[in-house]
Amino acid sequence: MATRARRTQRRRQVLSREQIIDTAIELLDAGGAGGLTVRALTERLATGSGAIYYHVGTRDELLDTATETVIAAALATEPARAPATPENEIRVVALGLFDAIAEHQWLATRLAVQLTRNPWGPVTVGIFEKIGRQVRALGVPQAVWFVAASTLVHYILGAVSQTRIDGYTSGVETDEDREKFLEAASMAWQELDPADYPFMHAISGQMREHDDREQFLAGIALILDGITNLR
Amino acid sequence: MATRARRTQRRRQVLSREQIIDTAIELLDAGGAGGLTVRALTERLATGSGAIYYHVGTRDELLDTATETVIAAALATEPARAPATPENEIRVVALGLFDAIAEHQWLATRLAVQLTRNPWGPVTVGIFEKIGRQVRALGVPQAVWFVAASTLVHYILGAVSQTRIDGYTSGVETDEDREKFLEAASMAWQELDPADYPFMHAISGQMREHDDREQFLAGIALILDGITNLR
DNA sequence: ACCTGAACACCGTTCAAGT
DNA sequence: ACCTGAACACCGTTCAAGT
Repeated sequence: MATRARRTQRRRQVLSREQIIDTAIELLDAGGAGGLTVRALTERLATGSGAIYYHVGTRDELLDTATETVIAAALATEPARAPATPENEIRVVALGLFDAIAEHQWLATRLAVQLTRNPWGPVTVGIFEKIGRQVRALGVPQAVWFVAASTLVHYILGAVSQTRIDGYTSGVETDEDREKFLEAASMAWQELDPADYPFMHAISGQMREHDDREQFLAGIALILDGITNLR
Repeated sequence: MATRARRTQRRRQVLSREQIIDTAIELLDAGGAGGLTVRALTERLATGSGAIYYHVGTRDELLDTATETVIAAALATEPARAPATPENEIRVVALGLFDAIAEHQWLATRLAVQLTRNPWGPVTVGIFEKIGRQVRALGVPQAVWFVAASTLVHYILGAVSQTRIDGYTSGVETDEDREKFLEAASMAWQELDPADYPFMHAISGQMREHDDREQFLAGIALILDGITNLR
């Protein structure tokens, strides 16, 4: 029963690393990357700026940590409804990331920043490992594991970074907003000079009736098909 | 011969929009995104900050413009060595972007930022149009043009963003640096607990003998294969 | 060990004023 | 029309000092 205050440790610690990270994510969700300032953090947590640096380091390091936290959570959730084929598992991972970005819009940009700066950091490694295992389960020869996995990962990260929900207003997205956005994009395409942009013009119609999620999965299916052809 | 100073226009204009953009790109190449400050620009151009805003607007807008300029140049160059099959044309576009990022390292991050904020801006449209035409030339049915093109574009942008050359020191990259980097990454993988990261562990060997460019093209080949299977 | 908060250096942007 | 540059508001980070 030595559980009583060991030594005369003053035990004033009232601020935790986790608490700071959670608050940071809240600020990011509410105001994007610009919403996370050291001052906003200290205000919300009723503390001084030094405390932040003591617990989590630089603002940039905090941003890294926040990203890793959210991604790890996204990779950890396992719905496991559909039969557990490798193809389905890959889809689950991909959609998990997709949804994480829909929920935390700042992730799209920050993910890109982070991958550029440190391509083989914990984020990529985590995603790569999850995808890679399923690639192996697909039964393709070991010699092509790397190409197969990296093509999938690159596609997923590329697609997911470019899937924006609502950039500026940084709030909840209504279906109306979304429709207006697609409408506007589709119209912008049609206004392009058909002589200069024949292709864009030709497919502008497919824009209005286009579902991001569905399109995203169609791309994965296409790549999976290419992979199994490697066998 | 009305070429003589028309009217008594004072003609003090000595600073051009183009000049500012070029200098901005120089600063970016030399010091990354952090190297482009309004103050550094005014110093190099021997002018006041107001002049910058007058010609190119906000720092953020200048960054957009610089990106568009570099990307447009990358898409414009046509080597045209190999026979002009659609597959080869797609490879040329992809490698053009790859090389542009190798030359202007800040592009990787900025591209991602820009695509997230405005997914259907001039940059994406330009790339999409170029890729799309070749997809059409591939002879796949119109119904799948969009999936085919967007899968390629997403892969290319994802892969190219994650291909880093040398992030921090922001200088020229020596082969030695590169080898050290790959060596370090490969070793980091092997140090991962094989129980937690069996896949990464299994392919860590392929890392050392891996050529970014080759790998990039292998991914494209894989996707092209998937696309032609749609026929 | 944990935290405070004033101080510092450095940002982007504006705008009255000049030519 | 084109440009100057002081002024402003707002950053991230440090660090001596407190408990």
